[in-house]
Formats: sequence, structure tokens, C-alpha cells
Amino acid sequence: MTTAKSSPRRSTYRHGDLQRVLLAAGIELARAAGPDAVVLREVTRRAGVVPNAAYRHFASRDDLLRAVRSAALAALALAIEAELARVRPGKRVAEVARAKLHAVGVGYLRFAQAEPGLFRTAFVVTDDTEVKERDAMTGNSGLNPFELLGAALDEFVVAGLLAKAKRPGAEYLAWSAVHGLATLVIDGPLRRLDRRATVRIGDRLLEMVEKGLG
Amino acid sequence: MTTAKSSPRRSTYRHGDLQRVLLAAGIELARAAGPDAVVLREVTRRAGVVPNAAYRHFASRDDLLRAVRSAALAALALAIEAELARVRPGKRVAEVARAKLHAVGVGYLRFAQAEPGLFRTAFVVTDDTEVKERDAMTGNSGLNPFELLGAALDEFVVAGLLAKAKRPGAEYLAWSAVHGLATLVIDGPLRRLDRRATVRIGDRLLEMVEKGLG
DNA sequence: TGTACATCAGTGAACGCGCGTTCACTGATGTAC
DNA sequence: TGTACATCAGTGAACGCGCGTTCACTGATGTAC
Repeated sequence: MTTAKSSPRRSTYRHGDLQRVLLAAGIELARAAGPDAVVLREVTRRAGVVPNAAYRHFASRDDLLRAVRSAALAALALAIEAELARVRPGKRVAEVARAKLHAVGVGYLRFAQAEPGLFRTAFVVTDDTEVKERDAMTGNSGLNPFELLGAALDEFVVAGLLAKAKRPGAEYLAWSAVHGLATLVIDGPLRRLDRRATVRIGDRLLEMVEKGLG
Repeated sequence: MTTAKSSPRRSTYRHGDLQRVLLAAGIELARAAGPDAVVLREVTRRAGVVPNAAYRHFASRDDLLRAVRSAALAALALAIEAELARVRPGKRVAEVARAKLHAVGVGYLRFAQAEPGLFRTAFVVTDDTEVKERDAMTGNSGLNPFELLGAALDEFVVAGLLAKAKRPGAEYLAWSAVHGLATLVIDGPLRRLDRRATVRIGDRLLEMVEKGLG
């Protein structure tokens, strides 16, 4: 109502929740073209605001990118949780454990293929040394993708599918396999595979992991 | 002798083998800091030549990057071959096959950790649509990394360690695992692992692959 | 063998671009009296 | 309730940087006669 240059109404303070708008624009850019596309000036352009206005809310371009990365990780966690929610709880413990690990892998791969830009952004290397881990990068369960995988593996141990002695570090093995396939599918030589073929090879990979971990 | 601005002597034609010098500089940049560091102007600077001189030998910056990428792939192939060469041929067929697959994986992981910049460059996405596959990106055997892995898996079939029906696409499963671990080790959460720990988790991963493939 | 000429690798200068970041500012808002 | 003031989100203008790429050129070399 006042200026109508950016968002129609600015309910909160001054021009409103610019921080949220900037972050949303950053996420949109990442979704469309990956982490390199998260350009500070473009983000402010989309928010209808002058470039340096971003510095009221983010210390630097890298700071903004880190926030976007956290959002991407949260989105990945949500995708995994959505797949986990589809697991039927009725069956035997071992079968449920297997289904859950499978769900984690499938959620991971689906997200990578459905949102390659966000996926690449989730794993971009920024120049922080693991600072600011306080950022929300978890799903509804409060767990990040890595922790969701860890929980699934814990159930593997409980179900007797994985020796306790082999549990430590097992998430790195499972993660390697799934993460590797994801990168081959979105950036690598499996780029041209359709969804169907991806699902099939994903199933084979997860079968390999389940069989090979024990 | 003549100008002494770039290389001391220019044996061939005119200023000499500038193409090779430019490519070498590009490789050096990639080695030090990955694909983004392959900057056309910096390459010419290092060759002691004016920026646009590069256009006599490469159609564009991307063309140069593709040449560097091929060199990186060739280096990876050589690293794998070096590991393969250490496999003792005397034992039983199955053991040799296992040792060879293991060697491929170890060579891959060692290269990724020893030369992270080249490794990342080897898998960078350029805007070519798989054109120019004529570039040399193989090792001494004439095989590229992917083909070396395929050959190892073929021996797995011959040795009876892998059902013929499961052979097609198996390289993508093995590759996913090893490639995933490589990226976790050089860019991801396993960044701080020392060589020792990397070797151990690499061994576990390869064990998982061998056991899980069958 | 000696000269004229064509080739084309590398030069010199400039272009437009978009970036991240800085500075001093302004003016709407929330708060204190 | 009404006025004065402090706050600080967003403005306006500019900076220096390095990039990829273009253009018309020059001058050493290989070749033809």
C-alpha cells in the first residue's frame, strides 16, 4: 500500500520481513541453478530492494549462502521423513528396519532427482569451519539427513540385521553409496536416465547396501 | 634465447608449443584449486603470453576446461592402473578378481584424496553434450576409469563371483559407492579424516560392495 | 642459392559485464516524557 | 493524549576487481619460384 515496490503489504516493521524474502529468493535461485546461482545482487533484485540492503540481514554473500544451504538440508530431511512416514509399522521388526533404511535411501535419491539444484546446494562447501551449526537444517523430527540415516541403522542393530561391532561408521558406508548414485544421476553419466530406470538402479543399490553391510 | 619472456627456448614453431604450456598451466590450476580455478587469463599469465593468445589453441574457456578435464580423467586412470599393477597374478581366479576390483576402488579413493583438485575437475559438468569424446582421457591401457571398473567386474563374472544376469549396470553400483565415499572424504563431512582412517573406511566400503553385489 | 610472398601465432588495446562490498544518507517507526 | 527524539531498515552512489571475448595489427617463420 505504501510504496508497492516490493511486496504489496508490509505488516511487520518498516518494509517488513525482508530477511525472509531474501532467503526465499536465495532458495529459489538455488533450486533453479544450484549454489553458484545464489548471487547477492540477484537476490536483492528479486526482493525489489537495493543491493546493500541485504547487509542488514546477512553479514556477507557467504552468510546468505549458508542460510540457503541449511534450508536445502532441511528440505532433504523433510523428503526423507515423508518417505519414512509411508513405512507400515505392522510387520516384523527386521522387515520394518529394512523398510526404513530403504525409505531413507529412496527419499534421498528422490530428492536429488526432483530438486538437483537444492541437492547440490545442500552439499556445497562454504568457507565456514562448521560454525553456525545452530541453523535449522532438520525436518519435523528435529533430525538432519545424516541423523535420520543413523537412526535407521540403529534399528538395524536392534533387529539383529547388523552386528553391533559394525555399527560405528556404518552410516558413512550407506551414505557413500546413496550419495554417489545421487551425484551420478544428477551431474554424472546417469544424467539421462528417466525416473523409472533411476528407481530400478536405486533399488539395486539399496539391496547391495543392505546385503553388504551385514 | 630470442625473447626469453616465456619459456627459455622455443624449439618448434614460433613461440613453440604454447598449447601444451597452456594446458599444463590449466592442469596445475585445477590441481591446486579445482575446476573453477581454471581461468583463461590466469593460464595465459602463467604461460607469459597475452590473454587472447589462448584463442589460437582453444575455442573458448570451456574448451580449455574440457581439455583439462580429459587430462584429469587420464591421471585418474593411471592411478587405478598403478594399483592394478600391484595385484599378484599367481593365486586362484576368484582371489585375483577380488584383488583387482579392490585395486580399482583403492586407486580411485587414493587419487581422490591425493589430488582432490584434479578429482573434482575430472567430474565437472561442462556445457558440452558429450561431444569431443575423442580427447585422450585414458591410461596406458587405453581404458578410461569407468572401463577399468567394467573390466574388473567382467572378471568377477568369469570367476563366478557375480551372476551374469546381475552384471549389466553393476558398474554403476560399485561406482556409486566409491565415488560417494570419495566426495565425502574430499568435500564432505569426512574431510578431516587422516589417510589411515580413510583407508580403513575405504576397505570396509569395498567389502560391502563385494559382498553386496553378488 | 637467393628473393618475394603468404601464413598465422602471438600482440596491444579495448569492450561490456556483473559481481561483492563500502560509505554517508534519509526517513518511517517505536518509545519516552 | 501529544510532542521530541532515538533507532535502524532501506537508499543512492560509487569503488575496484577480474573475467571472457573482440578487433585490427605485426612480425617471425615456412614455402614457392
